Amino acid sequence: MNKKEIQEQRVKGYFITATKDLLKSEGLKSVSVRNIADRAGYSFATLYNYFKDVKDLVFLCVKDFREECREYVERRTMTTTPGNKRLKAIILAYMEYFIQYPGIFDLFFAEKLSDISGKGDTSALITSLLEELCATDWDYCVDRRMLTSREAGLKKAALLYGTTGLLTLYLNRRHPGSYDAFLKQATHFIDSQLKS
Amino acid sequence: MNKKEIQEQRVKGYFITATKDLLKSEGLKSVSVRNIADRAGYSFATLYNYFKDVKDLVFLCVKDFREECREYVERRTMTTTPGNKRLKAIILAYMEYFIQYPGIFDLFFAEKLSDISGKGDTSALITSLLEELCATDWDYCVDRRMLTSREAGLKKAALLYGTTGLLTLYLNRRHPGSYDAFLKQATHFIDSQLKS
DNA sequence: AAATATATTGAACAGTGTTCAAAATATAAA
DNA sequence: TTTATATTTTGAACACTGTTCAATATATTT
Repeated sequence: MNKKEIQEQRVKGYFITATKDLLKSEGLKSVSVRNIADRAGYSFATLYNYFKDVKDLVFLCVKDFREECREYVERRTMTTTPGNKRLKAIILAYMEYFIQYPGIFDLFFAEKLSDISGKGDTSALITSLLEELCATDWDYCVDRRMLTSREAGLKKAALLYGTTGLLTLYLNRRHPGSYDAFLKQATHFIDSQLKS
Repeated sequence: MNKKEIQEQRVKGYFITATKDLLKSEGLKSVSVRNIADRAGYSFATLYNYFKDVKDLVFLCVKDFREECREYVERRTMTTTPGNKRLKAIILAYMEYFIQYPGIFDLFFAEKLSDISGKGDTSALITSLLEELCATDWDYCVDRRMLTSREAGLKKAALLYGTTGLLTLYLNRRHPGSYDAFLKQATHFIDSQLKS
């Protein structure tokens, strides 16, 4: 029973790793049952002994990527001055991560979760990431009376919507037209939202 | 030559109408070459005598939908008081349109344009729509010294990013969880961006 | 070594976009 | 009107997609 479970988790891991690699390198459009199975070293039919769907498998990657993004952002902002300065750094690093892996952005924000069970969980996992990353610094600002709890809530929401929109427009519509222009827009937006 | 062109435009129109109907009723996922051709009353192969791709055909719909959305918003905000009040009404009506036709939002903001020629044109068409709808009222505000040209530019951008993000999160991630909550968030966001 | 249980697999089905040569239709010339 | 030519329409075919299932191969137990 235990031996079996270990082996099962191992094979599952092979498929998950293959999917994650494929998603990072080739993007969501290249994630197909046969491509995943080829990379994992199994037949495409084997996949269905470990996952009920390909969607089921793909959305298992969300948890891993969420953690990876969290670590990516944290490592880059640990030593930054708390408060507004660090909030800005966190949001920029967060966007940087998705710019680096557009396939993960597609998975997180564009791909339809259809009507599969556990959909709510996955959605909440995604939408709560930025909030979680910023939580400490919002509290810091509120504690020092730099803004009220209500103001923090408004800014928090505005920054979530704005960054999602910025990334959507840049990654899917090339707006703005260059990465430099994008970074400029992102900086201006964050600054305008954080100020007073 | 002229007679031929008229007939060609007519058949093209059949395919475009079929695609638009399908997109509005069933959504982008149901837009397939065979579904379109069935609705248009032709074989799927005929489509390729009038359009080089299915993407080519689909993105021809963007122009029509852009105009439809423009009219939808204008008709609902013509009689509103100019300035901040009408800006808010315009942005809300703009979002309302996409809530009504999620397939059109997918087409406008989620679907990849790949590397097809004319992509830049289509992208600009999409990203300039909200700006065009709001132009008169931003000018109104700047003319009356309610805000500087620079401030208007910042708010303009923030509202474009925010509405795109709000729609992405609500339509793809059900965040917030209900339409009422979404409308509340949208209103709060717009108010917070427009105020001085 | 034989019997049983488990894991892996390819064939098959219905769907996708696209190409191409054959068939149907419309136009031109006799 | 009949024949010849040009144009439009079309289904078969190919390569891909996700998914199911019975057959095969492997591992475990007797």
